[in-house]
Amino acid sequence: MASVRTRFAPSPTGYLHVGGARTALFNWLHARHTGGCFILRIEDTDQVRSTEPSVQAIFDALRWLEIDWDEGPFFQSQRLDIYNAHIDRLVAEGHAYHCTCTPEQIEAMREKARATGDKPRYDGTCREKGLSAGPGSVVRFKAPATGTTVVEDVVKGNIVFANEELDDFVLRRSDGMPTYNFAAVVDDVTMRIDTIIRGDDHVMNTPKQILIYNALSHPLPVFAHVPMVLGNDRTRMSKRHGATSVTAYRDMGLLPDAFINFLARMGWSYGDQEFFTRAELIEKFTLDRVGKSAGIFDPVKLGALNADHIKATSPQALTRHLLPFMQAQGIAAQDDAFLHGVIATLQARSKTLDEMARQAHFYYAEPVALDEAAAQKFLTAEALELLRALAERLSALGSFGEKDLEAVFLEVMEAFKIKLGKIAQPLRVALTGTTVSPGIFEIMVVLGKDRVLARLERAMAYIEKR
RNA sequence: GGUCCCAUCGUCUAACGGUUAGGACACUGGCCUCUCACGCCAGUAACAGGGGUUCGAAUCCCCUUGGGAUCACCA
Repeated sequence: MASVRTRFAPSPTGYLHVGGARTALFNWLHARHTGGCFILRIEDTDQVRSTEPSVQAIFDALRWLEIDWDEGPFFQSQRLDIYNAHIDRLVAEGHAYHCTCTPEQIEAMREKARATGDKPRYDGTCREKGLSAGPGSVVRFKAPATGTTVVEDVVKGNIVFANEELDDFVLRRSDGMPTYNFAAVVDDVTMRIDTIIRGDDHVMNTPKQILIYNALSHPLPVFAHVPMVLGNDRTRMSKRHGATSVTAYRDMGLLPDAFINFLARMGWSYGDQEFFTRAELIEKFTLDRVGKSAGIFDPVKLGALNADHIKATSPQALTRHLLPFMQAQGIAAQDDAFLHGVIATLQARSKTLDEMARQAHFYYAEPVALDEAAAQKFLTAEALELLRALAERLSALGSFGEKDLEAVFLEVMEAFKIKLGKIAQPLRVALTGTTVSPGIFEIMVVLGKDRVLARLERAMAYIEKR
């Protein structure tokens, strides 16, 4: 059996949205899982709405998601000869015909039908006229008036449509461009696509497409219509549901692996498992585990999953994703041991990369900005002698590991008969400027002896001055 | 309105005729503790309704209700 060939075929009429990303992901996962081929095709036959920036936005989003394609990108606008050749063939074989009815006439037909309670549909005026191509004419498909067309869908099961529901739909517009249903089928046929995975808002198109496959005497592909992604009000996601653009999630500080994990788990499941690495997704994804009901996009769960991925990713691997956020914070961080240390202390406390960069601020701030209230409360005369005792012993230290530090703290705690908390908070304020931070020992190790001592000195000077 | 699809905790979902209906997010307690997190433990919470089929139904069938999608010379 030939290997699987899937495709993602977005129309470039805006940024890549969440639903589109999931469609792309499922196609990609299925191809990767089966060792098949994933093809990218840009459906830009709508000359009015398609834009070049949209094309770039789609590439940009796919690149971020690390969804790569094996063939393409193909542009429908560059394949007109292919569509026209198929049009000629269908007309020659009697499956399609030229039609000179004007949009006004069509509208009149619809009005009339609506008035009498019939379906608004093309009445077949030109169907048997044997017209040839002329200015302003379109090509229509000669649809069967009776019988049924059944869609055998791997996720939905069989769906039966009565052919009388269909009319002689347009295959080629008067401007010479093919319509979606026609171009999609011709492309899928010529690109040898054998598995079509797409949103279930396409099921109503499928019988028309099947009819075209039949007219072309081409075997049908496997259809898999995956359920929709809805907003929190259960309607199709749109801007009023918050961010719908994939890159908006990148800009919020999501990890691409967390995002695809989340997307995959909406509509697809693998027992009780929630967390998947990219490799696991590829290994475990199969179409038969795709569910049939629509799901609501839950940004809170996405955030939780992102936190899990941040925790599970090595500081080294996190770095390239984090750097842009550090830059945005005005932090000139390098991909080095210091940064990796910083990241390690922040992983358990960051839900997004943006948060992480903000929390990393104090490590790089020289001098560190003291929070007014925190300094008021903890950098007191009482704390001064503790900090001084600590500084003295710290400066005498040869190695600056957590064990060495703990020993010093125990000494000080013993000498002053105090608990760790008594010294930790003033020290925390001295080192970070605030009362909230990673563990005090972790911070010190990452900062290193010199920075720690310098910050202690500055805090002590601050106390003496107040 | 026509056509089509869908229906388990608030949300994402598991269950493939027999379970105290499981997990995750969120929420609420508690533990851990140098702050904040993390982690751990515990708890609240669902089979839309009604008929069948069956010894037995969340699972199969029908109806109702609810939700969604789609009805172009857009894709």
